[in-house]
Amino acid sequence: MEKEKLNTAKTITIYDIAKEAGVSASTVSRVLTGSASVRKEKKERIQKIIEKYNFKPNALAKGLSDTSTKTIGVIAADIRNPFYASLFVSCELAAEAAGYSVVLANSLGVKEREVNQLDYLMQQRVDAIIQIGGRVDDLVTDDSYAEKLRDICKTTPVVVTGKIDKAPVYSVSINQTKAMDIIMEHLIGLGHEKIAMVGGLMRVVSTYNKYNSYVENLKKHGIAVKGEYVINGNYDPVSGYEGTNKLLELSEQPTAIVAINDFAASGALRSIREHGLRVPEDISVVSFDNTYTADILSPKLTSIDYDYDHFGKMLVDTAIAVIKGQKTDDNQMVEPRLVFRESTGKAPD
Amino acid sequence: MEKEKLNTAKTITIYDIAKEAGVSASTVSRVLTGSASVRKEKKERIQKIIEKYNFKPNALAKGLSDTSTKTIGVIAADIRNPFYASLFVSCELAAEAAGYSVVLANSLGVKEREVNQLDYLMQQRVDAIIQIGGRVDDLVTDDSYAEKLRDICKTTPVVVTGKIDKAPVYSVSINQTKAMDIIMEHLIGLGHEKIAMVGGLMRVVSTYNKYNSYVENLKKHGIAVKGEYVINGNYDPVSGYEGTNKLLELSEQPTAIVAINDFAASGALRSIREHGLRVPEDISVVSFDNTYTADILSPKLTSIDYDYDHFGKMLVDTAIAVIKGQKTDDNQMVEPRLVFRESTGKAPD
DNA sequence: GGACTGTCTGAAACCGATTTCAAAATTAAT
DNA sequence: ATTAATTTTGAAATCGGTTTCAGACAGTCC
Repeated sequence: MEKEKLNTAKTITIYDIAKEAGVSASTVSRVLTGSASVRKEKKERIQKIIEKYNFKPNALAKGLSDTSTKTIGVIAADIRNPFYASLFVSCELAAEAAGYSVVLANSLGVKEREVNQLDYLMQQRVDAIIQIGGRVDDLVTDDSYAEKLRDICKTTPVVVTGKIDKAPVYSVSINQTKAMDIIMEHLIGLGHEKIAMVGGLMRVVSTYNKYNSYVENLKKHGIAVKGEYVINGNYDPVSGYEGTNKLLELSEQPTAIVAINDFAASGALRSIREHGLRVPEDISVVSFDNTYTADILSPKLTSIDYDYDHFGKMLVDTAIAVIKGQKTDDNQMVEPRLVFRESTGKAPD
Repeated sequence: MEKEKLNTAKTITIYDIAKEAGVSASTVSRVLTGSASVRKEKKERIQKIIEKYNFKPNALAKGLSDTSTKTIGVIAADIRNPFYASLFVSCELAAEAAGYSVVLANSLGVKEREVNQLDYLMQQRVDAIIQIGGRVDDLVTDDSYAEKLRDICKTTPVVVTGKIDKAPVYSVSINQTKAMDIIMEHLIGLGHEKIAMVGGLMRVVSTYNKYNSYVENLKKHGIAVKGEYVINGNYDPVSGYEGTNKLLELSEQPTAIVAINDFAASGALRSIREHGLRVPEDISVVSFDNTYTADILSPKLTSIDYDYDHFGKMLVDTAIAVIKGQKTDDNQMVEPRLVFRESTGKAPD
């Protein structure tokens, strides 16, 4: 198609509409927002012209005037990770349903970026900020970040997944303890006693909570806690792979592996296969997050799900409630459930 | 942490800074933007105050005044798909490097949403729009969408992946023909002649191009084109699974399967395994996109890669060039390359 | 018909930046 | 010391909406 010169065609404004309709801009604005009544015939005339030009009011001007942008900023650690992507999309849908839109800021796990993204969202005058994952989950939160967050909380509601007590934010967190309880009951119920945990970092709150629950569950069932059964990692496939390699070299191999997420589990699956063992006949694997990765792998993973739609809606509803000044719980919980698939089974004799 | 009432603390403006520094707002603005020189002592005084309050100018006011927001809107079909997510992130990084920021609009493949997202981005006064995937790829593009796009092109540069000739957009497209050439040469070089193609829809331009190249390559090598070796699908794991099931029921099973993307390939892998066959000893599988999925599966997938960083940078550079009124190629190509992994091998005898 | 009430409407101020324009303050030149 | 040339500076206009305020208009009631 031939490309005419990008002609910077004058964008049409509310004043243009007003002039053509023979009314004032105020009246057009009233029709647009429905904030006050306008004589029927005028209203229809104006609407016709709006329609004709497909006029859409400038969001910048509107936001400047309103001091509300009807926009929620979402900071995600890395949108390429399906866990964050799923949660982001359900936030987006929940926000839309409530008449808000959502702007994404990707921190990519870089501390400096995370601070910049906060600045960026504040400059954009978002009405609230939702942070999913990232720095807020870190036990050793950086001070400049916490300080910035504290500042922001003075003017803008902040809702985070996980928990942070260095700034007055609202939180919607996964009940990690319960999630691990469910997994351990599942595995122990299948006869497993040699249970390993692989792929996470203990300085991350969510992982730390899971670890504690892991230990508690073992104790409760009178099973000895073995240090060499817990292997740290970086939440990626390689971590799961290398961690599992180590586990399989132990004189007493575990019969079940709890991976910190589906990515780590994929690595575990690979390691097990390379050792000539079968899942779940020889070793069971279970993980957290139930992203689509769990469904793609062979065998399909048994994994902990959080009902992402509901999770996202809780985050958004909380943000909007605080925006509107309604009373809201400071700390809410998302309840996990187990999706049983092909990767777990009875412990070998 | 105790939650003080969200106190709507007056957000600080350029006027507040000006007053405290004993200068006019104009002067503060000049310091902020560096648009004109300011006496050194004053400048330092002002900077100190800006620093002290960590003042960041209101992006809405700035955009309104400038009529440029230094923002590029990106419409992606579904950010949960790792192909789009990777491309989005590299667009984001390229934009940042050029002093722009990026706002994501997720169409989720819903036609109506796609049109709304265009409106939304225009209301936000983005300086350009990049559309990755989605409606623009569709051969039977909807008219209301094309019309809107044509309208937008009058005022705002639009860059799309794929090609569309119903609106004067710029395009950066993958050389699909070349991509399929590479795959076919790879497979035929390994001795394969019974080659199937699975998982895509022929009304999608990119798939159609691949199909044509598939046929050409077979002909070139004097291999008969068999209709039953091409099975449509919806780009997801289930399509790959069911399509491969059909292929394996044929009296003459293929020895190689070209999946339309890594998702479809994951389904193919599952089907093959369930039929008691091995990859790549009995059947080779190769796919397009080289998302991380390719690296997670066992065996790891041989897949076509596009160098996402470069791809994203081309999209953004093109958008920015058009914004700046520089001359730019209407149609650019991204060259594919094969990443050889574990899922392809010599044809069985 | 006049007073009163309620509904519509436009002018003007405002949101918070940038930029133009002309005046004020410096500096350089003679 | 004057005048000319520069550099700095602030007032005011602008971007495109919303909202307040007060006046215009229409309808109701006596």
